[in-house]
Amino acid sequence: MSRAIALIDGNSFYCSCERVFDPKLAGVPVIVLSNNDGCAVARTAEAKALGIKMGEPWFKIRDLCKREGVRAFSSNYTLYGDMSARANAVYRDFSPAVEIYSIDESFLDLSDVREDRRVELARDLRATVRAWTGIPTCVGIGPTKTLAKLANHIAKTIPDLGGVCDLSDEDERAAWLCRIHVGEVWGIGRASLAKLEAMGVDSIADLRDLDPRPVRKAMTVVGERIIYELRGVCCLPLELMPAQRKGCAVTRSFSSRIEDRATMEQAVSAHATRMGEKLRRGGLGTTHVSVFYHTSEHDRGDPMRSVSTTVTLPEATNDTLALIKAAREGVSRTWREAPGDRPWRYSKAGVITTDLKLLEESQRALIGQLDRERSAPLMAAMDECNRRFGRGAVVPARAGLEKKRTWSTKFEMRSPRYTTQVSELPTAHAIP
DNA sequence: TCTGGGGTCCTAGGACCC
DNA sequence: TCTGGGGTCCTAGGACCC
Repeated sequence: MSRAIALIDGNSFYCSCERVFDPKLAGVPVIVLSNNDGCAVARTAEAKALGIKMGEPWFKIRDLCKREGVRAFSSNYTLYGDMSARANAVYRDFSPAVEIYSIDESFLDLSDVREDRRVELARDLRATVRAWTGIPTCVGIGPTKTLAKLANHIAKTIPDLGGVCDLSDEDERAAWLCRIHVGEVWGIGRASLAKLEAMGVDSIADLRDLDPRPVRKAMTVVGERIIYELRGVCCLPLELMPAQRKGCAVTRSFSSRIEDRATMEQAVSAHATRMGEKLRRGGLGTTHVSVFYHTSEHDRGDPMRSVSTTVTLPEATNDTLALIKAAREGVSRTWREAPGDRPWRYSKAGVITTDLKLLEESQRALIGQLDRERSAPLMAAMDECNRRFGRGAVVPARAGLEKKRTWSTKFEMRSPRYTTQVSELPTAHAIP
């Protein structure tokens, strides 16, 4: 039996999640905006047809949206994450091996399914996901991940295929590869595309037939792997156990510019608080916290400043109090008053770690040990309060967070968290 | 005159992804 | 007024060691 991998993904996933809970959105152009209502990150077919591009800034398309009746939503990650989990539960009914690749994409191992039964199974899968979660999907099947990705792309672009494309058959596959531009291949970005075009590559078939050695020179082993994957040689195995996370970043643009130190300290403290929650969820700790903040490149004419510093902790920790202390230290180390009469107007700040390790396995410090025995129960109690009463219900006083945060991220058009907050459940009206 | 060689680890930067 | 956030992998080059 030949190896077969399927890639299933949600169509305009965030938009589809919104549609599940609001039937009035069917057939209507819908977009979902990034954090801060910055730019469009998901668009339905109707919205794409209006010319709205991926990543287009909201302020540039707002008028168009109003004119054309486009429904715009702020990101509702709580909702999308929950819908994603539901979809994956369905996938697991159809395949013994599922790799969750992103919030809206999963790879399924279909090697045990007979070749002539795969398309049928994929159709059944789509219908079941649609019925059980409300999410429309597309499925691509191929002998490698790269080819499954490509098949998925074909399934999405050719409506006649009914949402499923199987590239298992070698001749059929070869025909498709001649017809599709190399820029569509998973892993070929702007830089690689320019290099390949310079080598005279146009179609995916051209890339597949290239000598891998010079490609490795130009595009590293990544490019070489893509060639083999296109030939049907598997170089990217299914990752069934999610790898332990290596880094963690909490960064946000402010909804308005920040000019004073106290506010900046609040902002990085809020980010550090969030980082603590993320680390504790994985039982991870860090010994280094990098803090950065900078002005905006869009504020032309304003004085520019960008700083970043790394604060070292005595030993690995995920204690919010310790992380806040480090974050504030990062600001106090780098804060300067502007030399002239124009202050720096900061647009974004963040905290980043890149050295995560399992806290239990991490080495204790000889000097300056943190009090883990006290920290763990305190953090657990805080997390439980915030879980029960909503994020931010309990925060350390040390964060210095004020109720009124003029800089906080904007979510002015967010839908309810229909599936995870009892108070936000959708209402059904029964007609007597 | 002649200035080893090989290994590891870390970091910064590039590229790509969703 | 208004332009997102969070990841991964790879390589080159320096520091350091024996």
